[in-house]
Amino acid sequence: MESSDLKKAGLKITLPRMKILEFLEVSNVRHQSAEEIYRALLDDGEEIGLATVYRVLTQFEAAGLVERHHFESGQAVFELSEKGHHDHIVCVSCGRVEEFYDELIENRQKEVAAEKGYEVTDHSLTLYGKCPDCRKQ
Amino acid sequence: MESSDLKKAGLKITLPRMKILEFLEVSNVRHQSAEEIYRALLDDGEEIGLATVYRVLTQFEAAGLVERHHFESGQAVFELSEKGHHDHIVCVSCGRVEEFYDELIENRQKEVAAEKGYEVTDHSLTLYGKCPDCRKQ
DNA sequence: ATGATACTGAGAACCACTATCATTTGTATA
DNA sequence: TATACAAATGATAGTGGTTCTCAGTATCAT
Ligand SMILES: [Zn+2]
Ligand SMILES: [Zn+2]
Ligand SMILES: [Zn+2]
Ligand SMILES: [Zn+2]
Repeated sequence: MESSDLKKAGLKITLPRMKILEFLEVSNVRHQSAEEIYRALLDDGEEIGLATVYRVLTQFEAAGLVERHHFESGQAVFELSEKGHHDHIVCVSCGRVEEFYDELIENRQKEVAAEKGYEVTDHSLTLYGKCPDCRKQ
Repeated sequence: MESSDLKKAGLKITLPRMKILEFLEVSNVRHQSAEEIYRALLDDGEEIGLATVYRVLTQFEAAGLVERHHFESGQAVFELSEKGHHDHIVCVSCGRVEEFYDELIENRQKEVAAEKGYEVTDHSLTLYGKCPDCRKQ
């Protein structure tokens, strides 16, 4: 929808890029794989190639428009980075993904790194466990 | 070296398994990929197949002898799990890996998950940044 | 509108890893 | 110690996710 986002990123405004961005904004599922996004667009009747989806997502990532995560599932998942930074809890039995942000953990990470003389540029924290629904069964 | 570890894990004591275990214990590099371990053994004059290295590492992981990590590099790295649980800081420019354990972060993770009704079974936390050496340059 | 340039999509290639299967090895038993 | 049989090995083929290639196409500054 926001072609200005593409312009700002130095990317030409093309149909595939618009469709992918729009899909990510409209979809009610965050954290989708390239393949899932590709299939969804095909199902919507769009003509697009899988290679383009991968390429565009990588460009969006470089431009800070989306984030890529590797929840140990073999394939990467992408989400719009409209929200601020957050970490994830993944249900090991149904795959549900929840997001959280904890100031205390965030700060402590920086401290731990600083103690070792490191300057943190990024981090990835994912908790794995059983979601409330799956625990009942 | 410790063939009893293999017995305990219900694994036959074979040459490849002994060699891999011994190498992991003797090597001064923790966090190595299957390929690296394979090459190192070949260089040591051992006769071993890459498939066996992968297979054995997976078995060792199941037996709790080694741990597998995915630092965004495409390939998994393995380390002996002699030490207790810990997380990692990875230098984004030279690849150096350092380990840390922080009680506060560990506890807070459980709390955060509990607040959302999740029961944490596992987690992965990796900090990325520049190590002291790389910061100087 | 035109041309320079960037982008696309189909398919091949790539890379880490796993499956297959004929051969070899470890070990329990005689 | 010899035998026997299941388990393990290693060469190789296969898999799945992702990236590369390249000829054709679309975008945009002029
Ligand atoms: Zn669940
Ligand atoms: Zn998220
Ligand atoms: Zn470094
Ligand atoms: Zn470690």
